Amino acid sequence: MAKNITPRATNFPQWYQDVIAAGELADNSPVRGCMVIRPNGYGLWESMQEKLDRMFKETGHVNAYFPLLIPQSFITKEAEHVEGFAPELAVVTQAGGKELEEPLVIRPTSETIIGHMYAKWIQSYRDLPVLINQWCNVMRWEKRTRLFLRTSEFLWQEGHTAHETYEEAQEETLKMLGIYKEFLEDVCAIPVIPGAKPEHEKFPGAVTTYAIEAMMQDKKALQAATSHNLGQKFAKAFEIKYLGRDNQEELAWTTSWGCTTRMIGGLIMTHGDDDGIIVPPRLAPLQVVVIPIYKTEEEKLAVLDFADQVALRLRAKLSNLKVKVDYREDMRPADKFFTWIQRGIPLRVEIGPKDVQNKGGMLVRRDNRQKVFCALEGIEEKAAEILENIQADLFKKAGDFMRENIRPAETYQEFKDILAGPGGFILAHWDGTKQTAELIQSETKATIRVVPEDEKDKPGKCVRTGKPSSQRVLFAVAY
RNA sequence: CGGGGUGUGGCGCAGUCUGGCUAGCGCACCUGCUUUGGGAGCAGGGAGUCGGAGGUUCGAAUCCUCUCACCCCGACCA
Repeated sequence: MAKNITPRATNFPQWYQDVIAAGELADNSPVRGCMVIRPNGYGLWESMQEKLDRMFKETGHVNAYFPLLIPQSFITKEAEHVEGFAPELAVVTQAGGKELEEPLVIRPTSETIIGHMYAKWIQSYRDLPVLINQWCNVMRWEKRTRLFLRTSEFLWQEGHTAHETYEEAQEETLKMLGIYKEFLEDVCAIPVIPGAKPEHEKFPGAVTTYAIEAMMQDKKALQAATSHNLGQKFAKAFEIKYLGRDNQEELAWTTSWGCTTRMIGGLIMTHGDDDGIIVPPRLAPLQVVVIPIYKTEEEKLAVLDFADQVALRLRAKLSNLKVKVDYREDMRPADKFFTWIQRGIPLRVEIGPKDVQNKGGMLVRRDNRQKVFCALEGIEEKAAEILENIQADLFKKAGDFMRENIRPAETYQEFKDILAGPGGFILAHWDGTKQTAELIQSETKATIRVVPEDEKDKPGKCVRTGKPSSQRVLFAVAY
């Protein structure tokens, strides 16, 4: 057992922090609420970026960059937007030793400045759609922060698109939600539930907000990504107008969508075990680590030579960077095992004198510790197969866990019993009012996460008020 | 912002109530030897002025005042 990680059952939040420290994923910075993302953590982010970026580009999006600082007046142009973000803005009031004429806001998100630029760039329906994404940092001065899950500054991508019609914008909004779902499930092996957010949980300035929700091992919900149909609200505020096919001036329809470094927190809390993080193979920057084991100088020569042969084969199959041989001489094998375990590397190959003799290596899975001996010949195929199995098993395990912990509640007593007992997600009817949602939240801490697509047209009676309800919604205690 | 808590080598803590001698302990770190297939052992060594400022006192980690920071629980949020 890990000696530097509190078991999940003992204290889940402490476990989470310990896993981050043990895996050297991130550290607190001297600046309140900000984190330093260490190479092991940043590697995960780079990998997420790489996969997502590809998916964005394959769907026609391009990258650009907009500035960090936004004129304060921009934020105030859209009424809901300013109301939503004002409390958490960091503002620059001085620069170059002088008080600024107009304070500059450090972007909490970039709808406003991008809207401003789009207004300039878009003149005609021929300029549409505009499909731009940017990878950047944003700042929201949160009261309470937790590494990866909620930090004052975080990294993310924000896509901003402008379209000719509502339908196109809506299609884009749902397409991107689908891409997030695909990414989370296929790459991160994190099962998610997509759906629309209720009115009162929308992004400030959105017509409709969609999100995907994941279940952590403590059965709390984590919003993993969001996609907003902004209607014409920002177009109106920033005068993004175009001359239509009918020679009439019209407002564009815009969307925005984003996901953040929070996903790393989700990854930890979905797959991690008491020994630390487990990185799904498709996401892992490093998939296989080869550990040579020897005592004598003679053994060392033979073992290292053989380990290199193994690595050569693995690299040919998995690519150079996905395989590492741990040559360090000042560390004993057991110590190496643990450090790689705590970094969540999916597969370990142990090469000792016995293995050299038997012309093979011992493959050890990170997720379930299964060990299997494999001959040098074909070891790369076997490794690739195991990696895919790990990927599938992680997803299945997380999916089973989530499904087992989604329960319907007909009565409020049932609702409360579930939260007090097993916990998890609850499907229940809701009368659609903010008042009722807030009542339920204050009484149980549970919030409406999303309205799942296949639950939105199910009439019934509100679990709290008994009033008519047109939909079942997903409730959970959330991060 | 409300409630609670904590600040002592890199990390975790003891010492504070009841002021006193060179401020201890575990882990980590460095050196050497032995070890090496699931977190090693022995020996030696380096490193702190006790969050900060002020005060009381012959004498302060310890008492008093102010202040800062961090953590946990709420409210706010990706």
